[in-house]
Amino acid sequence: MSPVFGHGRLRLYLLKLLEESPRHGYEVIRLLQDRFLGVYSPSPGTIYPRLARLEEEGLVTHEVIDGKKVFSLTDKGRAELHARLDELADLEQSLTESVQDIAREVKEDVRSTVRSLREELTQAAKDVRPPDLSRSWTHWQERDWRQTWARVWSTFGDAPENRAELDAALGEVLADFVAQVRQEASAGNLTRQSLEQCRAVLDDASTKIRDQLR
DNA sequence: GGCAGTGAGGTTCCGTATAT
DNA sequence: ATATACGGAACCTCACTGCC
Repeated sequence: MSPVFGHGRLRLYLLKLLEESPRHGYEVIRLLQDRFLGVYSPSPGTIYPRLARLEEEGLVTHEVIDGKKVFSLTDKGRAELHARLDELADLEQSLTESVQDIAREVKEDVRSTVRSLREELTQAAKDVRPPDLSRSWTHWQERDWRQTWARVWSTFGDAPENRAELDAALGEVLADFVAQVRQEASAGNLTRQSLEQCRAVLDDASTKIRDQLR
């Protein structure tokens, strides 16, 4: 995978983040994770040496607050940032496009998973056995899954800053759901009715995901 | 109350890959 | 050749918990 930041671009972006507000190193890492929806997660070994280098060059300074090194921009740093505003605008533009690409990839990934599972369910429906209610994928499982999805929305769904967590939680729940349906199907436990329940749960989740990623 | 164990937050060091 | 981006391991500090 190619680096997210080009040569010297991370340095410039760090100056920009510190101009917004003084921050400690860990906060900078978290902020970058959030702005890249969790896809770009710089390691401490990337950020701290950069901050130290900026300080050596006199572009930032730090003070220790509650045991943490809180970095802020110096006049020299502010001057450099303002001298490179054009470059910064280009950088922000390309970062915005990167984040949009990431969102598109997530959306396509979800869509493709949902599509393939629906195809499997359709195929399974053709081979479905006569209902055996003692073994089938029952309404209580449908209810459990609806509650699981609802919990994800209520935990992460409404706040844009929670996108990374939402993506991770969605991926996890979707994988679990797919695994269970496949297991039930291979065990021959799916009736026509339970297949319809699976599809209904999946369609509801799919609609909600589309809304969320819009 | 004192101690050890544990986990999270925060930092440093070092090595590798890549761009200039 | 040098500077920079990046990742990972190791370390330190602190708060919390359980046990004696």
